[in-house]
Amino acid sequence: MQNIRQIISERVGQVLQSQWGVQLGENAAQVRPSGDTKFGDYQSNCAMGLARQLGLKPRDVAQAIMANLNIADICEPPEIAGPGFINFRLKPEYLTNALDRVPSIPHPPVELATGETLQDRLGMPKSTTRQIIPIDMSSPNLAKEMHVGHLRPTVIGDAVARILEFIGHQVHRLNHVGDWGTQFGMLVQYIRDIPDQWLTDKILGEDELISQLDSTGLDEASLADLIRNMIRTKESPVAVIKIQDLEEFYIRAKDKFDRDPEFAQRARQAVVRLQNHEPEILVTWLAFRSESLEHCHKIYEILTIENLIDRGESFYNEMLPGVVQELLEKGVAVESDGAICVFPSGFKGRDGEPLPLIIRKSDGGFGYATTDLAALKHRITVMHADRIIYVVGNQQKQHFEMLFAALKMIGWKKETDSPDNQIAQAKACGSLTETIHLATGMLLKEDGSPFKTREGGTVKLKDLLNEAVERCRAFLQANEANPEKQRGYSPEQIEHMAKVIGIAAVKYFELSHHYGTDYRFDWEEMLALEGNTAPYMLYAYARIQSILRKSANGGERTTNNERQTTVLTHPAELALAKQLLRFPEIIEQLGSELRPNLLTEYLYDLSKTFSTFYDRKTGVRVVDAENAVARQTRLLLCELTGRALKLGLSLLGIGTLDRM
RNA sequence: GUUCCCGUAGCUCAAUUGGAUAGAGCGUUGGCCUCCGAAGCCAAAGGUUACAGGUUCAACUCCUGUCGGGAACGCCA
Repeated sequence: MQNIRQIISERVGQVLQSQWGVQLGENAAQVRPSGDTKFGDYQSNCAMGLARQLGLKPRDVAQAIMANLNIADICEPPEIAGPGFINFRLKPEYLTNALDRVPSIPHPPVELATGETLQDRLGMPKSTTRQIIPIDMSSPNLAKEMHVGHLRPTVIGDAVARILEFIGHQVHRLNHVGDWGTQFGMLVQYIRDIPDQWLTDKILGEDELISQLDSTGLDEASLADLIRNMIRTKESPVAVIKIQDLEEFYIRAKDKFDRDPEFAQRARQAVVRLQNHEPEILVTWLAFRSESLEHCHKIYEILTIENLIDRGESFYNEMLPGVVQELLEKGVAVESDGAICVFPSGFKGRDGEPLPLIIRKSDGGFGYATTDLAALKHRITVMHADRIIYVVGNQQKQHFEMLFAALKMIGWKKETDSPDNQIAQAKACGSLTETIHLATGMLLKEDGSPFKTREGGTVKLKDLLNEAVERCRAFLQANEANPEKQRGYSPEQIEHMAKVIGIAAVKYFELSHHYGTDYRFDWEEMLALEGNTAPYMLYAYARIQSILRKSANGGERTTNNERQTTVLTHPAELALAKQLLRFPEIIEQLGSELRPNLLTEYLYDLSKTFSTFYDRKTGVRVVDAENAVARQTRLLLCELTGRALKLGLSLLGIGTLDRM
């Protein structure tokens, strides 16, 4: 599929360059879709700005552009309107041609060597530049269970990852979990003190413990020896932890920590013992970490989040002293009130004093700023990241601004310490690593208050997802009980549909809002069959599949050969064709703007255009169309719309149903 | 107190980063099933974009101020 906006932009750009020597790039031609169809399909707004620079009249500039423009293969003769807008109206033959050139889905589907099915790209090419992009996403604290606040960084991060992968980049989904520090000393000590009813049978063997070590960045080889040794001298299995309710467990430990000074003292000692890698403590910590991660991954499974790398704070632990040392040597960090700090310029605190990034506390310990800097260094110098994205709540906005400012002071680049690394050398020729904080807004209850339980506690993400599925199940069951609406689905089918629709509804509702704004979690709105919702989108998709099934009697399919008879005439056909062909423009925009809500908006427009196209009153007949040409044209439109919906939803991490 | 973000239709949200008459959905009102999935479609009403100035061909968007809401601000993450 071709990017029409880009083509027009290039054509206009050529004129700008040849006539006035305008530097291209940055969309100098200012081509965009028209706001109103009466102005055509696309418009160029460059004449006004250019006229000012050249000292000419805007309409004269527009006239000159048109006189030199070679675009008759795509559009009707452009028109000048208003102060100097140039309006373009696409030719139906051009649209027909563009649709015909979209490759068919291979039948049977092509399987890759990896076992995956080749993704339908609707004929959209991959980007020629392939960036390495770590995305810091989800990142729950392993001390507690995941709560509703983790929904946004998880779902948005995954969608951004999928979109960038589709464009052609190499994405690493990094789960920067909180798995280190004071809280974990407390929890580990609590486990060792009180093997109560919270801990039941769950056996963690040697292999599992060592595989856990792998993702912590601790010195795997020597620690593995320690653990093996411990197992030999004691009874295997080594770690027995199964926590019924992680949240409740944390609350109890915290309560004991606050009330019992003696326990608190031992908890603090446990932190030190953990830092020193004492096997007994380390093994308990690994077991707890494993247990907690399992809770998270159950959620990720429900949300169909895959390829997440659990690389938490502990992973960078060994790097921290070196980072502080390096910053001191570079003169970036200084001592202040006993702590080692970086003072990026432009940040002021309560008293107007410069605001520090504390990289070593006065007691010698390291905080999250140090970990974040170490992670930046690792991602830049070891992973060779071209772009680093953080999907993290907007409360941390200032923290990231300071972090990025500190990075500029430090100057880490994509080269590694070893100069013989050729890949690194090649990468180092490129630009500096770009750092982006996608600051997510808050999730609010329907009344606009913060999302808490009646008791003021956090709402577990698991409970919220369960409720979504339950509500869908109830709806589907009610439909089946209604003689007018029932479709004869089995309980198993209903269960499957409830899961797909329920999770899709939550994710889609999330993604259809701008990531930065606070939004209200409204069940009715989210599960509504009208409006910009997952159920509406899935319904449109299911209808299309139904049409294609009906048309496919006798194994008939649209193929490239048949498509040569495609002719667009009816306004509904033209509208749908134009909408379909905007897909590449949205993908292009997403590559730089990282805003999944642009995609939801597009998909909603597309489904709406389809509903109008297919409507009894306003639309056209498809399967039983007036003639063979109309039938084939319309079936092609249906097929492509279905594929676009499926592809678009898949880029958001949302599945589809052939029936619902 | 300082800094940053936000304020758009009755409600929930958009607005392609300065472009033409600010768009959707819900709700309200009125139409459309002899027909491929009506879980749908069409139409109407609804706005001084918090307020006051400014910048320019053009401002929801940029600048200044006011009011209202939120967040961050030295050893928690």
